[in-house]
Amino acid sequence: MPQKAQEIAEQVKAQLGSVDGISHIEAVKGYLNVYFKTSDYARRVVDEVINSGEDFGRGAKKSEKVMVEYAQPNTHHSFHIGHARNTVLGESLARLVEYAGFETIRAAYPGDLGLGVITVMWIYEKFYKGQEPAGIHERGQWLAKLYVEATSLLEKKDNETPEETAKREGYETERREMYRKWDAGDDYVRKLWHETREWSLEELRDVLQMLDVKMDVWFYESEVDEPSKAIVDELIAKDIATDERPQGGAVIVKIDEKLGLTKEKYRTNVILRSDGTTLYLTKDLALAKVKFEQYHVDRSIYVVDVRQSMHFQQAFAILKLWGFPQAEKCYHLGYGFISLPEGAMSARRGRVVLFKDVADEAVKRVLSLETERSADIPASEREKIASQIGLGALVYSMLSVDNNKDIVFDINEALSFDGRTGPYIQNAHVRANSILKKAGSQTFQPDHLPIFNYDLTKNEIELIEQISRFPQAVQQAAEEYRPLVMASYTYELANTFHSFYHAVNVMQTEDENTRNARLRLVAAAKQTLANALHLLDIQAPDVM
RNA sequence: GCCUCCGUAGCUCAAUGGAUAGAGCAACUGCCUUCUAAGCAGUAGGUUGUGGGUUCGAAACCCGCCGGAGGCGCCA
Repeated sequence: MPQKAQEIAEQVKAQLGSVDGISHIEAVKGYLNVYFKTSDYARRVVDEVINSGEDFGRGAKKSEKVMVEYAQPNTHHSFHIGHARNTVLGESLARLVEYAGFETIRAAYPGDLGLGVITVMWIYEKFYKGQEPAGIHERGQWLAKLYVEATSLLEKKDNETPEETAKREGYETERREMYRKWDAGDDYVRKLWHETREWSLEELRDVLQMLDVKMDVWFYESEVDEPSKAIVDELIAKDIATDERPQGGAVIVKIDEKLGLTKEKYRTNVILRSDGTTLYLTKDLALAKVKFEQYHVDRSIYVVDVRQSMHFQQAFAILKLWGFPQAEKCYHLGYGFISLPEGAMSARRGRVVLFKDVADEAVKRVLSLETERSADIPASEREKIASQIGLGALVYSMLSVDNNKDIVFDINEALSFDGRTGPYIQNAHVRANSILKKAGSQTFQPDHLPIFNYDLTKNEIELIEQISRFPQAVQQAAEEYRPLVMASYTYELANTFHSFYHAVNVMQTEDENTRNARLRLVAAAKQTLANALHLLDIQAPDVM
């Protein structure tokens, strides 16, 4: 029998009576509001933060092992802003699940084979061998330029003269021949491949370092290519895959039929081309097997563009048919793609915004702001802080939008330093630090801790409440695989701190106990901000 | 044709069945000899695309419609 929420709340209130540590209880609009005694509550929260330090909010160890796969750019291209969204999302998620208590493995999976790779190798070998620039990023970006040029040379054009057509077709033949040699393991082509691939990987490693990402495992598409062929045979033997090669077809999996579904859902997909070569899906199946059997992964998370959601649904369904119970805990964290105001990015046409260019611009903008606002920061530290702030702005702009949302990249928005941004949060951390710095290094003996027995202001109570919510924000973000939850929480915390900062002047507080209690609160806020920023892959500078 | 996601303030976005739907940007009003104003306090801005349904209670769940994006056996 339905009952009005308000009536229930009133009944519960009446039954509770008075409880130790609770000041009073209200039943309002169907809610039961329980008010803690501020002095007890404040002490509990602040003590816990300060005693736990960097571990405040860390969840209890969980038995499952999680692997997060992200950073899967193709080699022989350059790292663009879309890859940055992927990497930042993946890293933040990895930090969150790890902090929530899961043993966590970070995995990169660069695409180092395929026609795009061969195309770059072809033009390099034909026209540019030995002309590569020396700098890591210059060289990586140069490969991307070669790709654009090669694509243009190989593309059929309107109004071609017969000579042009013959030339283009000649190029195409050379490219195919190179692909064939690569596939056959030709020494020269393989050496060329290794050398050029390494240039891309060097650039990738440098970008990951800039983003403070430390991968545990590096998978390469080329390494699962061969093993995945054996998997095709296994799936045929288990009657999961259907071999249509005798009829001149491919090897396919009729997923719906095998699952006994009558309605079309996963459809049918090819796992081996009729010419015997593997596909994206084939390799992902092989890689999943490695993850489950060699790395003992219980939960496998794939941070990949949302356009591949069908691919992953199919892959997970096949893994289930194959008999892997972990298939139930495979999760595709899809994210919307980043486009430009003038349209989609295209590596083919060279219409991309490179991550490095944006990062450089970010540093430049912060540096010019610093000379105007923070003249006291020594020149030697400025560059480092500028990079922390600039990247903080960029990273936060990517994490503060839900992952299923597409983003039209606007550099002025991404590098904004005002309002709901990374620097706003970092600034709260800096302000907390400057109060503590001014107070000097004060430590309190456990039996002489300041006590919160004065009338706390509204701002102090709100700050304490916000700090106390951090551990559950960690758990929620990790359970839902959503860094956005942490991004939102962290902004709220910074916002609460900024308000407190203005309303309460800590160092001018006359009463010594009250001032010391407030200093402890500031220290707790600083710690919580630092912990939260870390989970967002954003640095927490002490000055800015 | 089928599937997935989306539609919330002028713009960009939050809010996963609970209180008066919140932020930022843009606009407007105040606040720097103070722990750095990358900030704070405030004003204004909403029939949550639309029509039904479920519920004590719906932006959220269900059904229809309108509009947008993406995907659907030998690309990745």
